[in-house]
Amino acid sequence: MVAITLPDGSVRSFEGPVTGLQIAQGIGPGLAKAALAVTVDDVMVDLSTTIGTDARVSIVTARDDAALALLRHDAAHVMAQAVQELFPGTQVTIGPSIENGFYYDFARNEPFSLDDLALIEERMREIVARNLPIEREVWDRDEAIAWFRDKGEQYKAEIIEDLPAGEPITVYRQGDWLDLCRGPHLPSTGKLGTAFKLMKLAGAYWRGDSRNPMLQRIYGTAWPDAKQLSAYLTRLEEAERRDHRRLGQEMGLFHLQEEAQGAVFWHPKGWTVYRSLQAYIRRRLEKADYVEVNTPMLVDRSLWEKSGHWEKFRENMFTSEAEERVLALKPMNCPGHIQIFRQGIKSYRDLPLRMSEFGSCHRNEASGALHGLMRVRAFVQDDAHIFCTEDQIVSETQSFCALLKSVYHDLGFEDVSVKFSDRPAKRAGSDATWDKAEAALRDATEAAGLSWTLNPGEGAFYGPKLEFVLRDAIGRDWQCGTLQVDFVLPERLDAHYVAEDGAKVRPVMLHRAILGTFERFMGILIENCAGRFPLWLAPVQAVVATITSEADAYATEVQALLKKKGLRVVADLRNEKINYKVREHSVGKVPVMLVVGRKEAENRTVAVRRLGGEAQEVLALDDVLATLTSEATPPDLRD
RNA sequence: GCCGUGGUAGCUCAGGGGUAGAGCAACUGAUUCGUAAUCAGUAGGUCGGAGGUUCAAAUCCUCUCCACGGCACCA
Repeated sequence: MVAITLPDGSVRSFEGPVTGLQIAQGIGPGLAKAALAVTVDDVMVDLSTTIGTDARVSIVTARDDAALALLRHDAAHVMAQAVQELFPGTQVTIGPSIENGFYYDFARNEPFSLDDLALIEERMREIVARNLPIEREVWDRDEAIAWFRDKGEQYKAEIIEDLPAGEPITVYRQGDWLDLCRGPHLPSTGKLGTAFKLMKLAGAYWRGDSRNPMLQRIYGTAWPDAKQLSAYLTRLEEAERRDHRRLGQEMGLFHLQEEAQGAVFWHPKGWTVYRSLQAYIRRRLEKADYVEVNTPMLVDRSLWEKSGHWEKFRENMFTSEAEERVLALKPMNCPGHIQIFRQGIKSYRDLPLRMSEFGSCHRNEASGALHGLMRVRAFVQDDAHIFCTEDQIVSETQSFCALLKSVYHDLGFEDVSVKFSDRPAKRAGSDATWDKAEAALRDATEAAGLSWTLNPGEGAFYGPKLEFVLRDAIGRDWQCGTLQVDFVLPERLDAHYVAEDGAKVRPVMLHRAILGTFERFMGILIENCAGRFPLWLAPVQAVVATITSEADAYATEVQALLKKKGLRVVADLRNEKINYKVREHSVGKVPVMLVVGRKEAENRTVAVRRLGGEAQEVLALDDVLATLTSEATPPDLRD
């Protein structure tokens, strides 16, 4: 007897071993038809897998989230079959499901063209229509290797060779095509449905290693139904509309050009936003008892050798020569800050010392890595280093986390998650030091009440780090803030303070940033608000637009009064229709339009129209001045 | 850096061996108008750069630069 417990708690007994499909059939024909896989004690397996012992079983249908990965994985297989049918001699490698879809990496001498994608997709639909049963087989390891070798599938053979010894070698067959795969899979290709689309072609290194040959990757997206597919495609269009490079150009915020690859030309409007953001951060740091410094951009190689940067990042540093010295443009600010710390004698009474700098840094990023404002070679960080005692790590982490969350809140981000990155393979400092640093950071996260996910081996070379990830308005994640515990650099650059008992002690250094870099954060901000900056950040906060030239003098007066209150206001006195002006400034994403005609001039009122709405409100000039002044106040300066 | 795709007016794009095009923007003039594009006219180009093939190259070939999409990288 096999007792199967279903999700509703009911138990069904079977004479002997039973498959998921049989269980589904026992419940009802509708469920049997919808069934895609089963979970047996929380492990997803094929519908055809026999269950020989008592278990908790649930039938997976397209309605389950778990089915999505299955569907996408099958889509990858169907694509691989289509490719091998159309392009004999192409080798298959791996093809997993990923967020929103799937990909498959192929080895083929000829590159695929975009036209090929249409052909492949068409063939995929044929394979789905064939509704081939998908069957699992367990093969002998050596025979499997020989079989794939014989077929010219070198990559697959290599994968099998590298599988751990005890692992069964499973193969999934659909029609006369098969692929090595761990599974599980759908019962037949027809279950994939038609809500998929091939998206793009890309190169990808075999096993993700740039020393290996490059394969051709085809990306696709797949969904349970056409509605979800089209919703996804709409989301992509939405992301494209928000692209900071497009908005930056349309709104005249900044530009990039090839003579200064990876460096930003900020235009007046973009720079206005940037400066407002920087002024805000500066106020927040001052209030949190940071002291601001500024350190040299060109620094002798010897300092970078001492800090360890030269050894690890020399290739990504810009250098210059002068009078037989090799100088490097600083890639980070920390060694400079330690030089300031080292001036004079520091006492335990000086700690924690929170030293901030809007440091202008340069890193020679690979040309292929550059991406608008998101990845640049010249940038400014909202950087600071907290020199403290080991005992102060926990409280400093706590107060930093509170500051960070408050800043993100002010900037319109509420959803923040945390990643904990521990020791990387290539690192400085002893294991004992790392043990201490990781333990300290872990204690601190606990004290700060943070839940985090582990990001193994991703720490900085000098210490473990917390990474703060924020989610934007359309659900994308951006890693921005960081807090890194560093016992190594103070040692290498010989920083110390005098403790209570008169002993010379190494301070601990906490590297921390909230925005990360201003450039990248500006990009994120632009995309998050789709160019519609909150009033306090908007480059032009209001436009006073006239209906007739008779109102010119009044409009100029309104502009002057608002300007006196500190608002950024433009008067549009052009001889254009009000429709034209409203449209132009709406497209330009100006938050507030103040329309004045003969009536307003006579009554000393203003017709206020907000971006995104059609409503107009005629208010007394004094009320408008008071309201806008209050609304335009940065969040930290509000009462 | 690697693979792929691109580069034509300020912007968005058409044209693919035979005189360089459109829309928007710009400029000039007319229009004074009540909440998302008033009308008419004018001007605007080393077709990314260099070399080659050809009677003739934006168009074909080679090299190169840059951008875009991924991959690798990201202190």
